[in-house]
Amino acid sequence: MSRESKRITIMNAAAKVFAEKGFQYATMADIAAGAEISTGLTYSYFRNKLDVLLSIIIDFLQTINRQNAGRLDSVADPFEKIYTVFHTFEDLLMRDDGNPYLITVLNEGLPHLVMISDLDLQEKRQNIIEENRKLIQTIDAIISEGQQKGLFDSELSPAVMRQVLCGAVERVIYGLFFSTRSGEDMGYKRADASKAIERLINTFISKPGS
Amino acid sequence: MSRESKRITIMNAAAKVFAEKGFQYATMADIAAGAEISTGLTYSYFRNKLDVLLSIIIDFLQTINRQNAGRLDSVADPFEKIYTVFHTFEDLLMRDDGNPYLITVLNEGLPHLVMISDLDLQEKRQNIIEENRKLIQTIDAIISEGQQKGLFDSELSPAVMRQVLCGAVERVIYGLFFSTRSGEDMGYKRADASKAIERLINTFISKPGS
Amino acid sequence: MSRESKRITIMNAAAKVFAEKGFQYATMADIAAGAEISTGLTYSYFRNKLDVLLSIIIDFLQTINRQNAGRLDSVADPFEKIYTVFHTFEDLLMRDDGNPYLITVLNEGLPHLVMISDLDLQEKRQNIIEENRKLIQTIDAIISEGQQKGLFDSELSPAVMRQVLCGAVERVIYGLFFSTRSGEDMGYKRADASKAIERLINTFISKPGS
Amino acid sequence: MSRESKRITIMNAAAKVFAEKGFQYATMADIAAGAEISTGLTYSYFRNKLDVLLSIIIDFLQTINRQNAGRLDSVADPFEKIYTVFHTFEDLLMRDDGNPYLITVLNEGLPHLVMISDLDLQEKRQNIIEENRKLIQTIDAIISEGQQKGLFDSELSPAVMRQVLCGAVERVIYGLFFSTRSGEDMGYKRADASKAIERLINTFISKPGS
DNA sequence: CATGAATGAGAGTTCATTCAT
DNA sequence: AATGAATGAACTCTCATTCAT
Repeated sequence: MSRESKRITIMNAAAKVFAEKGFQYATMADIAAGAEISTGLTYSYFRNKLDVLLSIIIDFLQTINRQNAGRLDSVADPFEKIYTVFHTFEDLLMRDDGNPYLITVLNEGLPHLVMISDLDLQEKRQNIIEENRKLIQTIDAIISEGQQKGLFDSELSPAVMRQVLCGAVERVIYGLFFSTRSGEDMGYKRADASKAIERLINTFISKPGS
Repeated sequence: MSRESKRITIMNAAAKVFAEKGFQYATMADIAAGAEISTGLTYSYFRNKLDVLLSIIIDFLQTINRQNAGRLDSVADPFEKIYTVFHTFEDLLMRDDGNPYLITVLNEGLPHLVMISDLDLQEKRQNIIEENRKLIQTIDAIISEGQQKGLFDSELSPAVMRQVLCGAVERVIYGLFFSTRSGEDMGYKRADASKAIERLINTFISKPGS
Repeated sequence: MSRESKRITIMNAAAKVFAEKGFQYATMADIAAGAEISTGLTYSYFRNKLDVLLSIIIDFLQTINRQNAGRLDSVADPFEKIYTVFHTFEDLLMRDDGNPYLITVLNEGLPHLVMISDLDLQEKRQNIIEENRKLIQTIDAIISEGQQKGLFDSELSPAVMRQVLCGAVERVIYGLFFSTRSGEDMGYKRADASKAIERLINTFISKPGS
Repeated sequence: MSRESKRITIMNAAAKVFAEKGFQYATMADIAAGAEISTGLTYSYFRNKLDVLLSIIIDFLQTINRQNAGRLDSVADPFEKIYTVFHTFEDLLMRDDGNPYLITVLNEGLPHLVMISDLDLQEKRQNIIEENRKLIQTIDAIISEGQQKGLFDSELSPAVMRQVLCGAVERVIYGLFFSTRSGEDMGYKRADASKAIERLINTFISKPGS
């Protein structure tokens, strides 16, 4: 197994543990056990526990930005674009080959950014902020374009529309993940989730009459 | 200062510390210092750190449910009702006399519910789940009623609509809180947040043409 | 209730708590609750927790020495004397109006003497050592006298004979106490205990043929 | 040093600390320092302080039962048997290569059995009770056999005779240990202790005339 | 590269003791 | 005299992190 693929193995194991126990209660021993390596070896791949978390987040954001870049290139219509972004999200988090734990990790992990005092991780922190900004800008740019083309509602700023969109998407996906995990019925299924997001775009984002 | 008001003082101090440092990094000493009491005394009000967190959440959910119950009684129109619920939320989290830290605490705290092994806190956990269910049912009932009256869209289940609504509201409010804290510009202000939520209700929830 | 009788109430409550939980696990709050007073008030009667323990022990030793002194005065025969000492023991620990917890407290408490660093308790410590010495000397003197009169075995020193006697008595009584507490059958009853001690005196202490 | 031998090193260090300071006042730091390891490592060998205590006791009881089993096999005479049991005791506690602290630890430790609330230690507690029962049964069986063969006194039950014997032996040995530690003269030496126990067996246990 | 024994800093927690009321 | 809220020292215990092998 190559060094890089083992690194990914560890991150996947960690994502699972973080999702199941929470970052705080996840121990390096848990992560190592999940990745079937020794505790010590984990430290040759990551500086410390926070580094593992940050790396997972960076990885996710980079993937999402990379995929967005690739997919959006060939799309012109703002509606299509916004759908594309949402589908990228969906693919990474809800597909069978995606990593469903990521939604939890992201949710819990982002606030940890504030607590980074370790100098060696400052760079990683900046990296995340940068990738996050890029993602935000991608979405905001699409909304802005839609507004300019008269397709999207223009009364609200792209920023607040993006917050509504992202908050809704995240919560809906999180609910699906949670119901899978806990076995509790959430009252909606995956198809309903997709329909809801579509409707959100078609009503909330879209300009009336467009 | 009465015992109950000191209890609240501690919870407020804790909410602030939790919001600023994160639950994990918040120490009982921090909380005690924030409440200007000794570490030990905190333990005469709360069993442990998790108990403080759970108590804050219970308190919030109970308040929100109590206020909803009181306010919804005199309202008949489903639109008015959904606005009322949202305003309750807004009042508790965004008003000057509200507790802005709660949004963060809730966000971080709810996943901790899974980790409660302490038998003495199981009851509190059940309590939270119960209050949470009550809040959910309140919202779902309003949506359901709106659908039956032909005012709200009926293609989506109340459950998924509620997730969209709550996710959006939470994210929008969180953004406001974060920008206040960090000084970063979020690209929207409080008034924009309210307008966005209103629009969400009027477009996403509302039946077209109603 | 006079100050002295309240002091005794506290000591009795403490003896019970010490016997049930062990000195270490007994809290001042337990003791106060048992005596139906506040924690703080306990400190106007005793300097600290160790003081309570020492006071119980002193009290017991003084009582036993006082009773021995009174009873032994009118007895001449060494056999009678040794029986008398044993009966004093029996009366204080096994009688219904005695304090059965004392046997446990004594057993656990005496080793604590070594750990007394508190200067204010040094005097009390000396007091206990003194009273203990007095009790030992009483017993040793009786054995010595019995040996000189040719009634008791002379091959062993009074010291070692006293250890055998005291160890046996204590263990036999402790077994009775324990079976009462735990409900487990010890395989012997109170009458058997008395018979055993009598036999011990008549065989182990007594000179063969006397 | 193997894991098992380090475990024993810790138990020996702990026995010494427990004997010197008392279980209550002994800290894990003390024990670790005595074993020349870090505090944390102690926890990889034992669950907690109580576990250390229980492990020492189990170890002692198992050793004594094992040795008894081995030695008693080749002995037929009840008198010889009872001597054998006593010598096993003597060997483990008084010999130079034995552990003199054990007598104190046992004395203080057994009452702690009552206080075990930790679920993980319940098994260990049962273990001790079981080994203790085995030891008691060994002694009681010998006494019973001696009675049936008409060698031992039959008026007393084996149970109460065993209590007398064990109480006496323990106290006599404890006195020796204490005088060694404190430097105080107990009034008897090791040889006297052995003679006393022998006499106890020959007079108290033995049937008159046998 | 890989291990996991070992470290030790630091958090949670308890409770003896004090003291304002 | 009596209370019990309040303190804070001290201890247990965990676990991220290191390092000898």
